[in-house]
Amino acid sequence: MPRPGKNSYSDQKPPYSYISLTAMAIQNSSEKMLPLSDIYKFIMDRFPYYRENTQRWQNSLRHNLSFNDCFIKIPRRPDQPGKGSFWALHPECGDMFENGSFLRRRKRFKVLRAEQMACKSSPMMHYFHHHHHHPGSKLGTSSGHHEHPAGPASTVGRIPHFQGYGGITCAQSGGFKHPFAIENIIGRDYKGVMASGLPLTSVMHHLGYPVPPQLSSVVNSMWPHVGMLSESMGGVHVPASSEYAPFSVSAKGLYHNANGQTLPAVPLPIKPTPSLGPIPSLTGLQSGPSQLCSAVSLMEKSDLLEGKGHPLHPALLLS
DNA sequence: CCCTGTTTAGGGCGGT
DNA sequence: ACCGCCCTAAACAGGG
Repeated sequence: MPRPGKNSYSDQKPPYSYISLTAMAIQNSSEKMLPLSDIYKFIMDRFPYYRENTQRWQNSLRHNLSFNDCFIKIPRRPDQPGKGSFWALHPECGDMFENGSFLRRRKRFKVLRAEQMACKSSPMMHYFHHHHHHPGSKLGTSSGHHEHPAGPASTVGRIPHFQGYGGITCAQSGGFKHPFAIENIIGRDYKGVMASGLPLTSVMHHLGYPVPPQLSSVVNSMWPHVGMLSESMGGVHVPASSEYAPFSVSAKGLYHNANGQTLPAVPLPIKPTPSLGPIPSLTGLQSGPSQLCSAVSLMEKSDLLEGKGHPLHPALLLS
């Protein structure tokens, strides 16, 4: 409980996890992607709590960016000076917070190096795949990487390399909704809003493609602290110390642009997508239907690598 | 050197 | 109790 006299809520730890905060920042940006420093800035601007102990929370935040598959790294274009890459939300990281809690997700978003799937039919796909080419072979051989804690062996599973950025399965399976998609925000009512109810809308939305402003307003009502513009956009900004008081805001500023002018950086996400070693029960199914792919994508590399959980838990198979 | 990223490790906590 | 998610610490590599 905040002490009456002093900085009541302002200095309190916001009820959001780093994943939420980061997603908020990204979601709020015009391009739907931000360099690390801007993510920091966004958070510090709006949550006084995070103006302290920066070393600590920023380390945690970076950890989250790397560790969670729901965040993807997008390299800068040569003509875009600056350090580091841009961070964006994975198009398919659906319902992370469908339980309404932004402190704890119901389930993690996991990407498996399944990438292929004939899903490239989606217009969105070439945002990610320049040359979708990927030999159907995929992980067949997989780069070893057993989960044996064999000391130095850790280098085995390396495989940086992009090209693959595994995991973008198409949304056609029908179930996907990204964390801050209107579907998740307005709950069941979204069906009435989404004409076709297709997830593509969400994808476009967070990739910065033009999206009906109404949708944006929903986002705003959901994230009162977010304010309408990130500082990087140089817009009016919400009083940094805004408590958790909701405020109305026209969604106008959010997606105002997105057309030609400022192209997103090279559409070439590069999540190393670990060659999740040979997942025995899985390898045989590789060529399976996208649904399987989708389901599988729910696994998180950490879980797999650490041997937590079961790759093919029944619950994951039914889409 | 500092910033950015990746990775490992361990503790806390809530849900089942 | 166990599992899954979150937080923090810390080592370390690479780049500007």
